[in-house]
Amino acid sequence: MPTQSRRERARAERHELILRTARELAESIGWGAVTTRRLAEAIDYSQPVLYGHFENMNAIADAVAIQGIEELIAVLRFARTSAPDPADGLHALAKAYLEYASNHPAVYEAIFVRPTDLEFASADSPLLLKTAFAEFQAAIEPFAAGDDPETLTEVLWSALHGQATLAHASRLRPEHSRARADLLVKVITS
Amino acid sequence: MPTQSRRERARAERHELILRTARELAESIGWGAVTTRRLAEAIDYSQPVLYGHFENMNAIADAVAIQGIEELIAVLRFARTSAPDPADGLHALAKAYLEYASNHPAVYEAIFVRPTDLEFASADSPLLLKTAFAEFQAAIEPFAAGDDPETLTEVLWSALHGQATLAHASRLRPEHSRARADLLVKVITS
DNA sequence: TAGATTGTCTAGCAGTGCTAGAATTCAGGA
DNA sequence: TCCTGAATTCTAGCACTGCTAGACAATCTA
Repeated sequence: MPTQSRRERARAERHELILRTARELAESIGWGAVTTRRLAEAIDYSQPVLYGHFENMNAIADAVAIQGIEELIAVLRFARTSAPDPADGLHALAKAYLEYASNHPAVYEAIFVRPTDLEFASADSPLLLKTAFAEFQAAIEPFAAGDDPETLTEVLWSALHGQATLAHASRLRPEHSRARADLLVKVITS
Repeated sequence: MPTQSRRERARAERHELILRTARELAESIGWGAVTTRRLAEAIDYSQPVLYGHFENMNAIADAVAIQGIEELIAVLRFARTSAPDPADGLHALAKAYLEYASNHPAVYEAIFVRPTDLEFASADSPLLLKTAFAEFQAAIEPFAAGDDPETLTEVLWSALHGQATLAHASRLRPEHSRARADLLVKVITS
């Protein structure tokens, strides 16, 4: 049945088109302005088509978030494992995290800021979140000393998340971004 | 002119009623569900009345945010200055901040999370934000050692903000809230 | 080619923020 | 006490939102 598979292929392509377009739109005009009508217009179909692929608008943002967290995990892992020693590894991981958030603010928002119940309800995403968390923990474990590694991981992740979101909201001095990351790593490792 | 002042008094009272009701609604059903119709219904007036007091719905949330940051400043100052020494002061400030965020999540969201341009555009609020920032800086300055105090303040505030928001989004283990605050203060002061 | 299935669109619902203009209330003067 | 003008409040409506039912068109099967 080549027909059936051709159809399925076309359908899968459109699925990706929706996600790619939603992501581009969000990065350029913000999630608040990504409406079903605008998104449908951008992919050159009518709105109901979107609902043939996703349950609702939120599910589209959730799917973008899942793509994003997969990217983020790869970025963190590469940064950490490419470093010559644990201290550099933690440093590289922190910088990579903040850079990803800064370079893909809409995706970061979809993953960690936008209200969504998918992250904990679905079958795949909790595993992804755990994997991302494990990257943080692997990077910081060498510096845990007598402290609970998991708690220290939460402290590190929260601190980076805070820097990412406040910087994006223009509430931190933009030219001191690197200094903040450096200082955070310093106080944690010393 | 007792008539004029009576009118003005009634108007000021309704102004406060709007703010109080918006805050209560937001805390109980979330900002997303605080609509002009619902808010107008709650204060027993029609929607256009709201626009006689505030420019738009966002301005109402902004006004709640300003009330909130004034409260928060008082809370932080009390926590810091009531402590017997700087270390306890920093500890108390951190806990007070996280407690406020946890006890008034909608107000905290209005201040630090909701998209708003008021915080930096208006005449009053930047001063309030600076005052709040000064509280953090006063608490952490004794521990700055050779580091830039302002950068360290940003690191501290970001770390607490991250813990507050991720905890509210149920992304951190709720029973370890205190341990995270303790550990953060520990790594910063040691 | 006829019929069934699949895919897509048009048109519409209830909700949103916000506003113009009608209706009402009220204060002050004759 | 009644009238007039001003201040206040409401009704009704706009353009937008997410989402969907049902009509229509294209495609595959027999």
